[in-house]
Amino acid sequence: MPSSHAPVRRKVTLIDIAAACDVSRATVSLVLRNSPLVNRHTRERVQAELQRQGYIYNRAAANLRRRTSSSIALVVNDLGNPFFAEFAAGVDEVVGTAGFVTLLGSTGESAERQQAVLSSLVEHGPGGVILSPAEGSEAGRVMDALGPQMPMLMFNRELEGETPASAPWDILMLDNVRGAELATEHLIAQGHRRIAFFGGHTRSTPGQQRRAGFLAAMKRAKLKVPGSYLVESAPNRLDAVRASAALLDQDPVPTAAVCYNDAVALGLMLELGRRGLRPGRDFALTGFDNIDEAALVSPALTTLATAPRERGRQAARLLLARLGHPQEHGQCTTVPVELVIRESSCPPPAA
Amino acid sequence: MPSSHAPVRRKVTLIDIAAACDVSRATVSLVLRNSPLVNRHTRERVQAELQRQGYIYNRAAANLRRRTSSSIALVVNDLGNPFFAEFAAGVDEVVGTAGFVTLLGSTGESAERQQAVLSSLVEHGPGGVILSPAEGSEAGRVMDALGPQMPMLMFNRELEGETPASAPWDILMLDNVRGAELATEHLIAQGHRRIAFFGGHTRSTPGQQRRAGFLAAMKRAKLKVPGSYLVESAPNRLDAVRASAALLDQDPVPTAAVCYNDAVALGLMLELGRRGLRPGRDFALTGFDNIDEAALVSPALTTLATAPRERGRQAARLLLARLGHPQEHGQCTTVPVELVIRESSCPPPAA
DNA sequence: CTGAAAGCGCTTACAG
DNA sequence: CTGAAAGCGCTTACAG
Repeated sequence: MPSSHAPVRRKVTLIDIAAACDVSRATVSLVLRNSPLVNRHTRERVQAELQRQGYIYNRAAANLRRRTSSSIALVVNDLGNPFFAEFAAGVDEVVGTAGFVTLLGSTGESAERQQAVLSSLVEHGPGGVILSPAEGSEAGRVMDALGPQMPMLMFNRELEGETPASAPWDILMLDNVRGAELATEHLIAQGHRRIAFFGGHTRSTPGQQRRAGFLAAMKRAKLKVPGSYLVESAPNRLDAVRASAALLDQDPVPTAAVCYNDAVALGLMLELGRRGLRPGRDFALTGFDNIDEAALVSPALTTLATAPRERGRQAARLLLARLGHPQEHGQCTTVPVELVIRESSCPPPAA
Repeated sequence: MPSSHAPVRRKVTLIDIAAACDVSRATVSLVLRNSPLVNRHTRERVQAELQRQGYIYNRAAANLRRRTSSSIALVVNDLGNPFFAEFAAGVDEVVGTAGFVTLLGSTGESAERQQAVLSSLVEHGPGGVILSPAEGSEAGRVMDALGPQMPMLMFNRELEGETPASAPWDILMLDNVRGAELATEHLIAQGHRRIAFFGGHTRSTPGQQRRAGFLAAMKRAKLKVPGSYLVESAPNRLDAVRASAALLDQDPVPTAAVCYNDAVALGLMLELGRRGLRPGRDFALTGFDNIDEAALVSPALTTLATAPRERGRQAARLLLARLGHPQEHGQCTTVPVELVIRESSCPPPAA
């Protein structure tokens, strides 16, 4: 709903330029878009005047008249999370290069807030929306906020509830299943038998998929996974430290863990250190994301590279490609992730 | 182009609602803004129809007519840098709460790209601009891009060149001088005498200020600082690792370093470890920023808390406060930073 | 309380 | 090549 916003002082418009050059607004408009219809002399006079008066193009007015858009809405959970910050940087890079502007919104991982953010952003007329859904966000509510026509791309997570067949959206997902399989297979190849899956929430899409990949690889290797070897945590370092006890206070204790992500793995490494266990020597672990720190921490962390900035670029490219073709929605892209082997995934102490 | 099977529905406008309710557009417009002029019965009919047809308010059209803006442009160097990502998160939080939307742009620390980004953003009619200037960006060029009327807030760094008296902007700066003084005084109090300043570029505003604070504190304590104790690096961890040699391959080697920021301090810690020196035991150091990692690394890093997310909120509040008062620009806010003492700033080995 | 009309700054057929 | 005119979706005096 409208609210009162800041007044703007009178700006230079086409009318001012047209009057000063003694031509019509139409001619100035054509000059602005470098139309070949305007003769050289007129064009130069107009351009000089545009410069002189400090004319600033009003893209909103042009968009209104042409019924076009020059913005893309980007809604992420939290820019404080480097994964999303990098993703946003990638999106903005491509969006900007394409001559669009990025409308930013963040949800703080709250479906309620996401609803408000989407409702606000859509009023600004974005050409499309890139959404990294908050946990628990439902397809129906998102559609309510954005309307049935809006080109959309979901990143990283699926919406809950039924997908309306009338208006599917594009999806860009990491291959979480395969990634967790790769990490698990690597630890098995190193000789581990008692391997746990540590961290993340079961209810999130990536959490489910990474667990599924882990369990699939374990099953193929005919290795048992006790229920107590599946330990949940919030997907951040602090909560991982807290949750580490549930992982390590077991008998028999696992010799290795596939961690939900790097943040969680780093938290586990901290707790191992506190207990006098050296990660990469007394305990093997892998992460997911390949954040900068993974290469720099000691021991360096074996992890799965997801290249979030490149994913952002890719998301923007996919959405921009859709802008002219609303009927073609529904494409799902799964991006392979790459195992980066470093020191943390050592063989088991006994081996 | 829409296929004949899936005719694209035209967007619902005030006209559609007015026609369906058999009232004028004006009445619908009044309902949208909860004007008390509309009688209850009419209002309810209109609201039901808005809901039924899935009406989406076109804020761009309203802004055009009212000559208002409902967006704020935010231009940062790089969202991949957690400091700026947190700052952006804080800005967006307040901007969104105020009913505005954030237009995002990033410069990659290039004054050229910044110019292009500003020129593009300004065409979308933001009510104001929050700019964390790229290194080397000049006041004149920024004014060229944004025009003389645009409310602006500079964060973290000053523009180069002469500030036009006609259109000053607000400034929000960290108290870098005092911060570096605090860190230096703390190391001196711990007993250090050979203290270096490590990392960052001399040409950046924060770099100059932090060095100045360091030198001032050293001077007050009557401690000498050889030129070789001032070591430059890019403000990131990787380049700090590279530059560490220049710091540590000296005779006499410093016993402590005030580092430009946390990233640089962490890089130095890595290199110390490689050389068999334990930071926080064999060598003391302090950071700047208090990134999450500072508390979690071992030994925990003494640093200066800048609270970038809160700075983002503050920047947004300052700019929003200015929107109605363009004549009052020119305010400069310097934010105190807080020394957080942790294990890394040990006394010197000899002491 | 409600409607008719003008206008925000632009673009785009359409004439000439 | 250039101009007059209509219109994008909204708001806002002004009348009634």
